[in-house]
Amino acid sequence: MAEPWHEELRARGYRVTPQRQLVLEAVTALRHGTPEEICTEVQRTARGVNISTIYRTLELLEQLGLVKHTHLGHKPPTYHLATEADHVHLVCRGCGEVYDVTPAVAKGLVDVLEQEYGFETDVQHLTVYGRCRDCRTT
Amino acid sequence: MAEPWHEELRARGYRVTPQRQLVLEAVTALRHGTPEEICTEVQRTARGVNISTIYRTLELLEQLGLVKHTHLGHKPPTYHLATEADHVHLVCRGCGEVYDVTPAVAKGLVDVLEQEYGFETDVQHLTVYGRCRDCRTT
DNA sequence: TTTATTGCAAAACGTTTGCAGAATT
DNA sequence: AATTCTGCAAACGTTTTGCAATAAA
Repeated sequence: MAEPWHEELRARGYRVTPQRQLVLEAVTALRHGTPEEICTEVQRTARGVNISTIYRTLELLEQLGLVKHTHLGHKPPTYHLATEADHVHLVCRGCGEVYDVTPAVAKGLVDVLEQEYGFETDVQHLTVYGRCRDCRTT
Repeated sequence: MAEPWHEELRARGYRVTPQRQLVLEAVTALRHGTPEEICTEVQRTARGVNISTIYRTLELLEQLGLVKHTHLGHKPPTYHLATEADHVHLVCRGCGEVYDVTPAVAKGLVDVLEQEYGFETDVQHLTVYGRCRDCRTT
């Protein structure tokens, strides 16, 4: 149980709690979970955990650089592990599925924006809406 | 005052009201306004207009294809005219500025997603986060 | 023992809804 | 006159906050 981020927490004066471990596990398991979904997942193990603890924990974990969030359409923000390989999100309007693809797909875009506008793209936060292969044929 | 969309409205059994005109004007003026901002803008001319009317009107205007909305980061959805040339949004994390650029910048991305994943990109809804030229040098 | 963290309840925020009165047709 | 539209107030779902009790250090 001596996970590396435990020391990280203590070093900064924070404490390691069951709730914090469970939230991190839920984020890992769900891959793209909203706070609500993460709460439900956590409560499968520990019923008493309150939604406000989920919010506070997510904020802390994000601040520590352990998780990140993205905005996928209308829905509440979704959280994922920061240690996951960087990826671009493809959101299908048909089925709502979220696909992770390599940031390499955005190379052309990134280069153009850099050259033409002097704009530095945050590729990790890129979300592309559209229709996936399955939903186009259906 | 015989604007083309007036007939469009009446033809569908809707009515032309001052509120609806004001909302459309506010959307035009603000370029990327949230419902709240649009409400404030409208109220500069007509004080009594209620926020719920703003929401209902935006929904209607969007349904009629006169306006569109996009999700720009944390903030509530922002609305813009549908008749504006299609564009990709660049959102600067530094100053919060929203830039509109030609969809052509996304050609490389669109092609790769099409070929590699069979994914049909909705370019008009593409938002890219990053840092603009000004904020990079500052 | 100290003090960060939690659960709870209440507040805050953006958005939606029901309804009676006002306005457009 | 008929019916859509508006303003108001209340409800809603999500997120934040204050606080006393709990638990990690």
